[in-house]
Amino acid sequence: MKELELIMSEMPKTYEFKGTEERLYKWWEESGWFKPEVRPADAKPYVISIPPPNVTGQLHSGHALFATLEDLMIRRARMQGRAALWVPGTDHAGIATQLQVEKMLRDEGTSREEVGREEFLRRTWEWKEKYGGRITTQLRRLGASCDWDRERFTLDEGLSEAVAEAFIRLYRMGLIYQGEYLVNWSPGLQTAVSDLEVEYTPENGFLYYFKYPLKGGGHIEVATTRPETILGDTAVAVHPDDERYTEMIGKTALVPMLNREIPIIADTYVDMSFGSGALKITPGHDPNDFEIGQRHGLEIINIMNKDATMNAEAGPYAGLDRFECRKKLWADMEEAGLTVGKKDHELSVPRSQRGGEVVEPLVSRQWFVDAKPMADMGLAAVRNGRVKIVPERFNKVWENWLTNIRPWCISRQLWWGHRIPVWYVNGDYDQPIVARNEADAYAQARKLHGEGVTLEQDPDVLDTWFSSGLWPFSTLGWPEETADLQRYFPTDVLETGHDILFFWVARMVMSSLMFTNDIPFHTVYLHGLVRDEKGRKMSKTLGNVTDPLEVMDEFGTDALRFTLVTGSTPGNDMNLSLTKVESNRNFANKIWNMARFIVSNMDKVSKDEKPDVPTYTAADQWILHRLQQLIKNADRLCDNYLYGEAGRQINDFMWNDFADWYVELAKVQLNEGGARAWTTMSVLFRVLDSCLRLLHPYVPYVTEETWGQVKGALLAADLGIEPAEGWSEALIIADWPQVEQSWLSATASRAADDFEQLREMVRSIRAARADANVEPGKRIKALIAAGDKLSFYEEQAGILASLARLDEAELEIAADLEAPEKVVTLALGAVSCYLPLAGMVDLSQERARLEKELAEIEQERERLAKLLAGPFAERAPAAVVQKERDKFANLEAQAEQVKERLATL
RNA sequence: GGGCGCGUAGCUCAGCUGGUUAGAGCGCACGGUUCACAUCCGUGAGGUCGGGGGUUCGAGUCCCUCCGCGCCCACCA
Repeated sequence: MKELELIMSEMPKTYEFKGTEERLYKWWEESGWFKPEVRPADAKPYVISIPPPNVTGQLHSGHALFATLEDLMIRRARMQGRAALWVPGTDHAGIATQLQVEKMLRDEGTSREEVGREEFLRRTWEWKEKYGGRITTQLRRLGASCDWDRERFTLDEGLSEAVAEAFIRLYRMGLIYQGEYLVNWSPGLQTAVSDLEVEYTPENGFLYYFKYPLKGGGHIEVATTRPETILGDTAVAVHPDDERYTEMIGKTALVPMLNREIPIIADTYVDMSFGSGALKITPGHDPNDFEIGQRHGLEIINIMNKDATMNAEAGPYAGLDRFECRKKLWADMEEAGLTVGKKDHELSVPRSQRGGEVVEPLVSRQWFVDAKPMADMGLAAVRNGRVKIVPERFNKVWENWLTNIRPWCISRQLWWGHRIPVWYVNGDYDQPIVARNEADAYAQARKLHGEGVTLEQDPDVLDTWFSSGLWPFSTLGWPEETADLQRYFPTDVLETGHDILFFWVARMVMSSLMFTNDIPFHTVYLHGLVRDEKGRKMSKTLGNVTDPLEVMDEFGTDALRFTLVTGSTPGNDMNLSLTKVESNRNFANKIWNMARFIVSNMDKVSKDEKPDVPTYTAADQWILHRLQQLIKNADRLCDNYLYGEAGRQINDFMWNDFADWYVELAKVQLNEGGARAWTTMSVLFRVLDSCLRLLHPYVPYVTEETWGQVKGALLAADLGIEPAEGWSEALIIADWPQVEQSWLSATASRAADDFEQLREMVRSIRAARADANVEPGKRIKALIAAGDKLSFYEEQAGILASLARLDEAELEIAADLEAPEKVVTLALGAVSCYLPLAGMVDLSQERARLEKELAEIEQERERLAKLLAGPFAERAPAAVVQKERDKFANLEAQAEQVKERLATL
């Protein structure tokens, strides 16, 4: 018993998350509980691949959300006995990382170009070693139970091999090709970017109207939003049906200021009603014009350098920046009398998702993936249900994107990334050698060209998403047939933000089907964006960014986690509010204090009093009944990925049923001593134990800590009480609670219903007391006409007295009894409670109150009478009808009570 | 142009397969320190679930339509 006291004395009044979190995480990790091997070799695996955060990243609320949700899934699966494996890792994030290192070099007064590629890569690796661990450390703080021994990085040797393998396979299948096409060019970053990396923003600009002089006199009016591209025009197009221009077709126009001759052509693409109805064609700088150019065999003129300054093709404008050129050219044309005017026009400006600079469509030699065949496989996988998307509505988005998939530009003119596994022999760029490595490339080259060849590797690297697309299987060892790959692939759930459905999810599904001939995961769970409490996007400029690290410092990890999960529904954005985090911090403390209560009462119980067959009070049955309902519901909700709702229900049960009611009446039952106390303690423990298990995936720290304390105390007290599932070393590896059907039986349900009525009575008495301004501490007299519930109320007298502050000595309970005149009457179904609030009951007031109550009851009674007399009774399911009938009967009885009482007044 | 989401109490949001008296947290009002917790307890006020129509015995929940807000995709020179 000394030991028990010690445990209690070591439990502070408020839950202290500070040292606890770190201590528990360390314990879990060192004990190997994050590893799937903690379960037997024949356990069914449950696998999640982490969406790899950027190595350079700092934890933000988006990470916090995904980490919480995935950890929740993993922890629950682990408790359900699955071999749970959460594969962690980071992404090299080509552009983002390169930019960071470039900035560092700039600060040192040098640059990428100056130090050279080799040195630059060395510096970047150095940077990665230094900061790469930051994000994973931060994930640990969130409680993420990843198997860190299996951590991967997209530029790891193994993953790089996977990338080369994937490239080679696609190349051999003819799905990867190189070509000169119009791509989105980022002049600042000096690289191509994919369509997905371009964002269009509406901006104010102008529509410039000008004259295209014709050879031999006259002109045709044309409109453009980007005058500088005039210099690259290779045609003017009109609609073939446009009568205004019929005669012009076939004539020759002269490019303003350059006087280059270009044809006037006809193409149905032209919208007759827009602008002047004539369209200038710049195949080198506009995607639509590029296509029109292809159709008509037009020349492609590139007028820009890679840094978006004008090149020699721009004649006198060479060397100017694109925007300066726009101004200068227009001014010159004005002077030459070639302009008509400009109108305000809203533009849709393509900007780089990274730097925000204006992206320029530019023709360049790039590598592409023809994604069509893979896209078809991806479409089929979702259509036939092999891959399920939660929420389902994203199927439509999936369908739409994959059916309209376009070639994916995978080459990037960066240095940080997977170098394209292609070599050129003796400077011949038209016959690339595709190989796993340089040695291989040499061997191939020698075979083809004999000795003495010089090789040059393609300078480009691959789009970051090319390697992330292989993530679920490359992290498990693919292309090697490793044991991990065999056991843990395909994975189970892929949880991520809906904003990277195309970038990442679609590409994983496509490459997995292509390379492993299997789906990468059976379920895609998409969460929304985390916004600020007013629903605005978090941004540094707005200054409304909530730093999860600070939140954890102030309120604890559990509070943040619970807020994120209970505040979100699949696919929808969520607003993160600190007041919620605060109230969830309070919840953690509440849990802690339930445990303190239980531990501090253990000395009232003795093992010797343990009954052979415990008898349960109505309250015991009520709470156990409710607990089973909770477990059942929570399970169903979690199985359907409705974690938020499940969490809210557990919270609600623990606070409003267990703490506010059962714990209160357990105080009475414990004081009765003997077997009653023992049974009560066992129920208290049982409910808490189950709740902690249910809650552990949500709030792992406070539940583990609490569970450990209670376990220690219970073992020290030696009461012969233990969990139905037995003790385990830690909650993290304990069993998920099972529903005990016996508590859902008809008998148990009836007992629970009786108790619900008692609860109602307590509430009514409290309200009546407040109404009459009775001193809070004052014990008052009460009379109860219990009818056929007599024995139940007699049994509950102590509890009733305690909860409603009644004077137990003066509590009169009978089947039927004469009410004194001056009382407040409370009708609860067929049961009445009379409160003789001495000197406080005004008869006329009481009459008025009762009349009002009767009116309300009658109104409801009539509503139900009507309902039950109508078609409802025949058409609605029997159970639903019965429920209403019971309600009606109850109201009838209640009305009777009130009427009777009114009659005597 | 196509697609999607949201609109529920003063604020921020739940409401799962339609079940008949719509919930929570915060805020507000009133009242409470005896030994789990003031990061607490009790009582209470507050909503015609954006408007209209429909399906149904029954609609916050399903369908149509309109209004307002937001997002995604896509060719607007």
